[in-house]
Amino acid sequence: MPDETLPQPARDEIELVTVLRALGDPVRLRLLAVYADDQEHNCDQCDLGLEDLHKSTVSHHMRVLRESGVTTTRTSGRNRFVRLRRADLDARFPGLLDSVLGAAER
Amino acid sequence: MPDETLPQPARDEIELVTVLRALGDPVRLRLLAVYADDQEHNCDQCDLGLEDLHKSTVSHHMRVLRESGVTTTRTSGRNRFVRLRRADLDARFPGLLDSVLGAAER
DNA sequence: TTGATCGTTTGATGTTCGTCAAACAGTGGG
DNA sequence: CCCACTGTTTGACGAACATCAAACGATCAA
Repeated sequence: MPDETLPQPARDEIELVTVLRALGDPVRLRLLAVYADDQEHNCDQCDLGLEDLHKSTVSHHMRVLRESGVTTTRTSGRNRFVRLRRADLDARFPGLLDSVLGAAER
Repeated sequence: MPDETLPQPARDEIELVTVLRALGDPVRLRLLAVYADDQEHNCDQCDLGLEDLHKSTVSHHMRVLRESGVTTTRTSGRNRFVRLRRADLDARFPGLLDSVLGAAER
């Protein structure tokens, strides 16, 4: 079965308000910090440092990030790999991602 | 009666999540664009381009912006003057405000 | 094929949010 | 002193949201 990219907004469809709202949540901001390395990540809570949350809750937050345009998700077998859409975000909202990541690391 | 500054978080108390959540709303983003000139603004909807909203709704949104640390409000007589806390935001989250304002103008 | 694994979806619950309307409060002008 | 003006506060209501639990679906290994 070939890999597949889950539904997500095109670069020009990414909206500032939606992105800001997506990032305006402590859990999703934690996820963003994990994704800051521009590597692919699966959905394992242990890796994500979210062991306190139910897996369906994590799934919900990852969907919000994807549908807002912050991340992209690739399917491979029964795993899903999530990655930051840094190029798209930088093109659409220059400087935004860097400043948020810088502030989130604190 | 002397002028007075309404309650607001100190610079070091401004939280990233709270700011992002405050800006993750279309009305408050419109307000932010108005405040981008670093001038003081009163609460008149006509000036703000928010004639479609009830005045208590506008008051609510301005409170959210103030309590999140995005704006400061000075009382003078029966008027209130709102201004961006640009220096505080730049110090705490370098580049964030500029990138949001740049993206919001579009 | 059977079972384990990874993650999503659905439903339920309580909370937060955005909005309006009406009442309220402080201020300053006649 | 009264009244108009500016803006806030409170209450109500529906929509959206965060969370969990349980059921489901797809995949891979034995």
